[in-house]
Amino acid sequence: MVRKKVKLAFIENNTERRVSYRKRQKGFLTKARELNTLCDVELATLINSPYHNEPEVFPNNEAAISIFTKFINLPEEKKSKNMKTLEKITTKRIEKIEKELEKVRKENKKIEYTNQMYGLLNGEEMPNSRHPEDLNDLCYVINKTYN
Amino acid sequence: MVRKKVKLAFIENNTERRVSYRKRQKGFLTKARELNTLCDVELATLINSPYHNEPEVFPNNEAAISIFTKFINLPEEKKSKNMKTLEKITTKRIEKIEKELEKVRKENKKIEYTNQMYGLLNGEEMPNSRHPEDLNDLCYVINKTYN
DNA sequence: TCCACTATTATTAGTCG
DNA sequence: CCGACTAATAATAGTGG
Repeated sequence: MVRKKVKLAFIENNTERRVSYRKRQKGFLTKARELNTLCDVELATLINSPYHNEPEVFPNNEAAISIFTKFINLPEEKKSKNMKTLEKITTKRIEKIEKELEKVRKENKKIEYTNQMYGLLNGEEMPNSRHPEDLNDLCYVINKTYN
Repeated sequence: MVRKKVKLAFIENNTERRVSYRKRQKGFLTKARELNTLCDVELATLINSPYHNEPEVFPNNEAAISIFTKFINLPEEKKSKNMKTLEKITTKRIEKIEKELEKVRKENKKIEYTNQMYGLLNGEEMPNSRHPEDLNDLCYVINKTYN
C-alpha cells in the first residue's frame, strides 16, 4: 500500500515476506491498541508465525485467554445469528449504565474544574494542563456545559 | 489520526465513539486479513463491544477457537514471559489447597480405619470391603502410614 | 443517525548505507 | 540482514447533506 500498490497475495520471496511481516505486525498491534483504548472494547488477538518462537498475544496472556474462554463456552446459538431476549435485555441495561456513567464523568469534570477555579482564586499554581488564557472562559464553560 | 491528530484516550462522547469504532473496526479487520494473506501466519482476533450483539471474530469461529485452544493448552513456559502474577498466585493457591485436601483425606482414612478396629474388637461384623487376612496388618498400617 | 467526502495523518514498499 | 529514510498509498476525524 505504498511506493507500489501491493497485490493482496502471499509474498513468495522469503526475505521480503519477513520484512513485510515485521512492519505489518507492528502496525496491526498498534491498531489493536488504539481500538482498545479509544473505544474501550474487549479485544484479543493471537498470532503464530515462523518469525517468532512464542505466540504474539494482545493485550496479554491472561486477558486473551479469559476473553476467548468466555467465547468458547458460549452456547452455539449465542455465538452466531439469533439473538435471544435475555441478551437484548442485557444490551439495554448496558446502554442505560453507559448513559449514567457519562453523566457521572461529566459531574466529575465539573467538580474538577470548579476545584481548579477555587484553587486559582486562593492563589494556587496554575495546573500544567491548563493555560492562563483559558481562565477567562473557565467559569462560563462550567456553567454553560454542566448546568 | 487525520484532520486532527487524535489523543490516544477513551472517546468520551458516545456518538463520536461509536462512529470511530465502526471505522476502526473495519480498518483493523482489513489489517488482519492483509497480514494473514500476505504472510500466511496463523492469526485470530475476537472483539466484544456494545456496538454489535455477537462477538466479531476473525477469521471465523472454528479457526479462532482452534488457534486459541492450542494456545491455552500449551505448557506454561511456552506461553511466555508475560504470564502475570495473578495466574501464578492462582496456581500456587490451588497447589496449597490440594495439599490440604490430601491431608484431610488421610486424616479421614485414619479415623475410618481406627473405627473399624474398635468395631472388630467389640465383636462387630467384618466390613465387606475388608478381608479377614488383612486384619493382622491393619494396626501396623495405621500407625506406619499416619503417624 | 448515517452516508459520502476530503483534508490530513498514518502506514508501509522499496531504497540506501 | 537490519535500521533509517521516503515516496506513495491507505486510513480516518471531522464535515455537510
